[in-house]
Amino acid sequence: MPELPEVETVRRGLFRLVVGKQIESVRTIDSPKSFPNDLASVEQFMIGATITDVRRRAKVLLIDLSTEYTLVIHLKMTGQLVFIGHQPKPSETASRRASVEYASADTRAADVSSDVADDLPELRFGAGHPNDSLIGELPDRSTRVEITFSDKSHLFFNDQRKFGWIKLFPTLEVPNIDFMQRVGPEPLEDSFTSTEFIPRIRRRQNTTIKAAILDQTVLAGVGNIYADESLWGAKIHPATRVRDVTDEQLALLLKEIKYVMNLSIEKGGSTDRNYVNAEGKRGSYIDFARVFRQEGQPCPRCGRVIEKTRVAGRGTHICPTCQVIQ
DNA sequence: CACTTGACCTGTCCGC
DNA sequence: TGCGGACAGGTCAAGT
Repeated sequence: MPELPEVETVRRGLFRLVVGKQIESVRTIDSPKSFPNDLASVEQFMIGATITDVRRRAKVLLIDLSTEYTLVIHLKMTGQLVFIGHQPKPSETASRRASVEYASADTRAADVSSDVADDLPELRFGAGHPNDSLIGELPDRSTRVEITFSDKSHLFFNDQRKFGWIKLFPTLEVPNIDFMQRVGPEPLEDSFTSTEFIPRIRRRQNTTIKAAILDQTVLAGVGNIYADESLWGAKIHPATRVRDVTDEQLALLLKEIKYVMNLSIEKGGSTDRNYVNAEGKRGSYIDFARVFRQEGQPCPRCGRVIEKTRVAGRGTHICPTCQVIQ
């Protein structure tokens, strides 16, 4: 679900909200897959620890603790991190429902960047959870982990499909994790240019260009949304074989990947449904999507109706006029 | 090695 | 209204 822009948006929000907080307790529910560490190490290295940093690599979140341990978190398809802050009015403690401001991916960037957001005592952060638009108390049936801080605020890890996970590693070992070893460069780094991108993607000459940019070992962070969006931007049909794509097209494709991801971060990522937070703000990257989930709508460039098909085993959106297989 | 497909899960939506 | 099947933004482990 969450791709790089969504994870980055969550990172920014969490950084602002949880750095400096001290962990008081950790509760796991249905944990074998969602949080496979044994309870003893969790107790030893989490309880009493203070959060020192929130980082991101590819689609993985890294929450550093003062114990020199790090929570490594992959949200996969339906994972969600929800922060519920301390209720400032002691009288309203009957229900958390009443104390929560809901900020979806639609509005998160605005919340992070606006001065108003600093005045909000509570925020909910998540990404892509199908229940984003449902107001409910937490924990709910998708909650896998609940972290309670010493100020009684909470961080919930919800994950409907249980694909996501949290794992606790010594901070120094994080770079040695298999995923970290294999994952490709960060596409938004200024230093990542077509000089590096082109040879990396050409390792996958025989597959489709969409499969190639979804390959996390080629470059980090592209998922189905931004694959379709960037390919449309570069006027490349997703099913085109890499060998049939010119270097000029690849250079343009990288430019489009950077563009759509930066735009999405600016918009606070995407969610799969409309959502309005407590301030009535909305507007997400999905509102700016040119092809993703736009089947039946006119192509913003040429007016031809956008079609949905299947490439690399994934739902794929194209403009049949702008994007032709080479 | 490169590439494709199915599996992991739960929930929702769509057609009958 | 119920039921079966397809599908969902990600990655792995298998298979060819």
